[in-house]
Amino acid sequence: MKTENQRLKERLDHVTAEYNSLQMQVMTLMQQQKPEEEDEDDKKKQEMAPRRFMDLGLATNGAEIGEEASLSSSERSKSPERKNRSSDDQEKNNSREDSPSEQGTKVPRLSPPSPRNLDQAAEATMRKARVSVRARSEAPMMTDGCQWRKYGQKMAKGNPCPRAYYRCTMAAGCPVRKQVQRCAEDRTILVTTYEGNHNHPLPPAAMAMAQTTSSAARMLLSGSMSSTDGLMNANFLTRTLLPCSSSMATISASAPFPTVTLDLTHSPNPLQFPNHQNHFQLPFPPHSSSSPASLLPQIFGQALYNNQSKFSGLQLSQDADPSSSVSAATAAIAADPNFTAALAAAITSIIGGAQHQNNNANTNNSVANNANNNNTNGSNNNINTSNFSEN
DNA sequence: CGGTTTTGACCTGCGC
DNA sequence: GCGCAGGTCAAAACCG
Repeated sequence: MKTENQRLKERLDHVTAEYNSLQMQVMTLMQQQKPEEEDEDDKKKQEMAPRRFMDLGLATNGAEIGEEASLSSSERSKSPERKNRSSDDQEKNNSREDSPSEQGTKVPRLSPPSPRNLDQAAEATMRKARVSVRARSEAPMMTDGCQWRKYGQKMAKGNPCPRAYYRCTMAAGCPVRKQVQRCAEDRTILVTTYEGNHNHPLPPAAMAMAQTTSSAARMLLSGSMSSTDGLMNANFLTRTLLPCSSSMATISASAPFPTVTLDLTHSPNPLQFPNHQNHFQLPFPPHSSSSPASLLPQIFGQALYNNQSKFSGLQLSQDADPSSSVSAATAAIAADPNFTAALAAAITSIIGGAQHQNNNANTNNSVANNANNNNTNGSNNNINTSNFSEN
């Protein structure tokens, strides 16, 4: 028993060391990206004054964006002790009158962009942008490092599977919520939708998820400014992040909630969301010369943290051909719901940076390129769903 | 006993 | 204005 513990401890140390080295690589990459981002931010501040609040907000800490803001007026009025609903309602109404932008909190309407509307829509988008993760899992819920408390369950129209509502319980008043529902067409697919940003420190395992929604919101906001922009960003994302994956990043800036959907179900069929006509469909191409394999360690670094015990032996080499070694690694470890949660988080964390990078890059690389890439089949990365762990 | 889950009721926004 | 659907509340039940 004792020796076993010791062995486990050693193993943990080893894995931690590996993780740290990966983390270092991530930090290095982040710093390389940062100057470009800052330049971009400055440019934005000058050129697009209505978006300034975004830059300021996100520049501080993604996890803090919308802590207050994301508590909608109705949310705020619904204190734990809701003793007097009528007064609450009054307060609700007052707050709405005081801040018109609050009105769009529940359902941000991206109406025609007058400067003011743009401002409001952007703010609403920030608050309610969602990150949706589709992953195959037999487990009832993906483990993402946070503590969640179920506060409701509802049958959604058109889906025989109930939708469960969870709230983050790691800190009082944390506005982060998530919805978990199985896909109607394929019940092995678990759809987890995150909304809001944490207002508290997170355990390392949950750090990846912490920046998810704010990063997504940033991307969405940018994408919602113009559809071309959205395509561009998403296109860049797909070509950049998972060049060897057949997964899909689906971006919807449409009402009611702008959503980034990360499809980690490895379906090669780009028409798998027939009902989402407003989504940009973005199958990942198999290979791309512009795909920095250097980003992969960042993704996997985050993801691996949740899978230390399982993947401690995995070595990621930037020198190696990403389409071979990394895709093999992807196939091997992506078959875990915990991994997919972390991977999705990591991906969406990077989206923001990728987007900025892309904005800096030449804009030629947009729709035409996207069209070229759309039909590329990159399915060298099959996931064996039978390997899913049950938490 | 405290925290979590269940579940029916309620609230709110939207479309007609 | 009405009905519908999504989202949330909160009391009761459950669990460790």
